[in-house]
Amino acid sequence: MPCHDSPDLEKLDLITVLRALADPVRLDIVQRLYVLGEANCAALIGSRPKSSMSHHFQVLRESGILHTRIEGVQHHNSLRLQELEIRFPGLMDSILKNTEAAQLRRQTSS
Amino acid sequence: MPCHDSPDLEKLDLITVLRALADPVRLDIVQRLYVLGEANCAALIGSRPKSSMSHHFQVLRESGILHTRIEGVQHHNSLRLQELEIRFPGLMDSILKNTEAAQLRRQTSS
DNA sequence: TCTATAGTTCGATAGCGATCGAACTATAGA
DNA sequence: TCTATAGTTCGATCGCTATCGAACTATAGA
Repeated sequence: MPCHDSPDLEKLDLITVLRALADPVRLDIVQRLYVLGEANCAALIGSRPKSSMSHHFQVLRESGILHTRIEGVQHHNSLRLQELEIRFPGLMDSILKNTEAAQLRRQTSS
Repeated sequence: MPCHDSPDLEKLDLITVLRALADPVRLDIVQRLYVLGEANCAALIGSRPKSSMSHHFQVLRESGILHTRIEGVQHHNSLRLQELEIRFPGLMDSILKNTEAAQLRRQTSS
């Protein structure tokens, strides 16, 4: 059963999580996932090569930020929001709220 | 007037802030500053060379996380908590709470 | 069985950033 | 004016990581 398993809750490390989030591509993935709920890689790839995206998904997965559910050929990714909330209360909230705000700001400005 | 000026509130960038926090040395500095309120560099340098610490303070300063008030020879550093709270509501809270929790965990375990 | 699709793995490259010693700057105090 | 102190700047090194093409794996469907 090839199901990329995410690390346990207690093993999640703040530095690792912050480092995973501190990348524009990954923060974008996280924000889109928040909006979409669940999505396969293809839906999240813009114009970037698959190998790059696969790398970013791996970083997000190993840091514990997202979970990948494999169904046939497709990999369905979703944020581990409930677990992250337990381990790092308020963290994802503050970051997702900000990316929302940033998006709104982008849409309305100029 | 040699007063390292911190960037304006609106200029603070989430990625930049996250990247600044995603380093063990800097996260430690931030956590200590939170406890101490204000401190000069010397008080925050462990056994590391001054030049390394100066680099980390610069990163924290330029990302907008801390402010440096110069008084004679000493540089007094403090977190820009109120401003960060306005710009990224809840972010520092969640991170500082976690580092506190981590500290407690470290102190009480084994 | 053949093909298309979804995603991973591999290997190479390139750039950024952490680290540190050494030289430098600037202020306080003797 | 001389010295000690506090911190910055410079330059080099080194490791990590983002990026990408190419090859690979595995599943679904014809």
